[in-house]
This record gives sequence, C-alpha cells and structure tokens, in this order.
Amino acid sequence: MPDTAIDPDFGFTSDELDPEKCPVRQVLAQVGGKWTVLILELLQHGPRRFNALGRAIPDISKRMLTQTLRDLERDGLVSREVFPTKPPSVQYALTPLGVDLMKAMGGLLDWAWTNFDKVKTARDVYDATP
Amino acid sequence: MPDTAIDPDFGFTSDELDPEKCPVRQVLAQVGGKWTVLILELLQHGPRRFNALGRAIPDISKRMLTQTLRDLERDGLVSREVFPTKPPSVQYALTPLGVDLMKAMGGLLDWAWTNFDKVKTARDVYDATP
DNA sequence: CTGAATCCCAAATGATACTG
DNA sequence: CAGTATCATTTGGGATTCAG
Repeated sequence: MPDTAIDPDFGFTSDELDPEKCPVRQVLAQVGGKWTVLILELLQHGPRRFNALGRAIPDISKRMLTQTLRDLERDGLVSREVFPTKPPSVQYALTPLGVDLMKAMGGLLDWAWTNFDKVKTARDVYDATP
Repeated sequence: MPDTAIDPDFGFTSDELDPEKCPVRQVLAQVGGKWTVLILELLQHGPRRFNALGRAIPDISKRMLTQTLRDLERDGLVSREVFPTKPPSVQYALTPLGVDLMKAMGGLLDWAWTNFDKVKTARDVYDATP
C-alpha cells in the first residue's frame, strides 16, 4: 500500500505537499529570495554585466549579488558568459527558461503594482484596531 | 532637484527599486514566505479551520501557522471568523482580494508544476560539473 | 572588474510547554 | 480547539578583506 495518505479535509496526497517534492514550494523558495525577482526583472531589459546589476540595485551587496546570480544560473534561469578582456567582464542574461518564468510571473507582478495600495490600506486598518 | 536619480544602465528611477516603495518587493516579501502560498492554495478549496490547515501541511508548527495567518489577515488577503462554540472554532477564508491574488498567481503556479523538472535537471547538471 | 572567503549579526523558524 | 509564551536553532544577509 502506498504511503501517500490523502488528507481528509482536502483532496491532496501528502506527497504533493512534501517540501522536497512540491514544485510550488521549491520554486517559491528560490523566487521568494530577497533579490531574485529584482534581478530577473532587470535582465528582462537584456543582458547585463555584474556591476551594472549592482549599480541598478542600490542596496544589494556584492556577496548577495554573486550568490543570487549563482543560484539562478544553477537553476538554468540565467546564463553567465565570461569575456576574457582586461579587466575581465562577465555578462548575465535570461535563458529561454528564465524568459518563460518571467512571462509566467507577469500576472503576479501586475497584481502587485495595481493592488499593493489596497494591501497597505488593509495593514493600516488592521494596525489601527486595538 | 529630485533625488530620484535615473540609472544609466536601465530606465528605472531609484524610487522604483526603493525597498519601501517598490510594490513588487513588498508583495514578494509576503508571498515569498515559507508557508504563505501553501496556505492560500489550501484556502482556495473553501473556508477551513485552524487545525484543518495544520493537518494538511505536515511540517508546519502551530506557531508559524498562527503567524502566517495573522500576516495574511493583516494584509486583507484572508478573513478570520470566530464561532463561540465550545470548544471554540475559528474559520479562515480568502477575501475577494485574496481570491484575486491567487488568480494572478495562477501563471506562476502552473509554471512551477510544468517546469520544475527542467530546473531540477539544470541543478543536477550544474552540480555535476566541477 | 568580478568575484571568493571569512566573520558576524539579525531575522526566521522550530520545539516545547502552558492557557482560555 | 485555537492559540500564546518562551527558548533554542537555523538561516539569510551585511561588512570586510583578499585575489585573479
């Protein structure tokens, strides 16, 4: 008998919510990073170099810029190309998979721009009620 | 003169990336939480009680379930209704704003289910190359 | 210019016990 | 049942320094 019990309150198998197996949890763990989407958005404008990205994001450290780009490269969302100039330059760009992801994120991003004021208002109301 | 300088590499004003003012960063800080989207997805099935949500998510603690629900309520995405039965029962449900957010997230969620295997493959390839 | 390595702090999360 | 309170732990991220 399978160990994928079905939750009585929902229709889900436990497998579908398993942190290791649930694609939503895995993808969101990446995309939910503090800098991930910001960098992906910038790269939608075309390939950019390391420091150009750094300058565009005022409050990111080199450490996190490097690390986030590495993670994105590892996931196949961003490509990294080194030009052996002197000094060296490195260009980052969205891969087709990355472009596709950003297309899929369009709805969420639009929602954020058009509805965040409602969220802000809700917060103010909530915080105002003792 | 305004302090909203324009980045030379992109067309953005610094205001648009200001962590406090950028809706995308604000919304993602919430949605990117470890449990947020999971709970919102469950509530798409209809209103549910505290422990039903807890049972459906195998590895969440009561502490984080409470906190995430509070944050969602504060943001106007989830409603909370207390029934003074004995013992008490509390029902959580998506608000219209929450329903709307989940609609906007549809593209991303679909992408996760259909493309995560590609991400996994990319990871394996990346990790295999020394 | 593009990182890697290290140290360190703050925040997020988990574990457990207690309560109306 | 639906939390709260407290403590312990893990993780994310910043600052700094060094290197090809």
